[in-house]
Amino acid sequence: MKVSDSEPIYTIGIAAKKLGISVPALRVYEKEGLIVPLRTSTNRRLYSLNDLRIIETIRNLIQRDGLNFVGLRRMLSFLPCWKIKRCNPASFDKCEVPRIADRPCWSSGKSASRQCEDDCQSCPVYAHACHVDDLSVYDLIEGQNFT
DNA sequence: ATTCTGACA
DNA sequence: TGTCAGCA
Repeated sequence: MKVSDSEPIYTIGIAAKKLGISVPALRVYEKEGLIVPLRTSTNRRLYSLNDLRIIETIRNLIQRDGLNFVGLRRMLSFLPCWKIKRCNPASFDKCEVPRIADRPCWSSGKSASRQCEDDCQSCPVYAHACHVDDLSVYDLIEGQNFT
């Protein structure tokens, strides 16, 4: 993934236009904890190309597959963060996030005992959110498998 | 002109 | 989801 993909450059108006989605809808997706666009110093939202991909995936899951927000949060919480972030087995055993999460880490606040980057935009787990509807995300990382 | 939050048909 | 108010 290129650095520019996570570069926050689109205002909510531009993002809505490019996606063919209403501005209010984009705000709802955020309030429901599905996306985390960057905020400027004046509290304006800025979306990256990757944010747009995630939103497109979310829209498909809602309109095509009929999922609701609860189902989407659950699905997003299933992203294999321990694989994406290459967590060592020891820390993974002690980490409770992957087992009890009912919402993606980027909407769980910073309370969870876990090393996080400064912002979710630069987080590799968030970057993979656009692939939640692609089962290959679950076994492509370093040949590790669930067995 | 554009976006923000909160409230509501 | 959409829209309107009152701001920044």
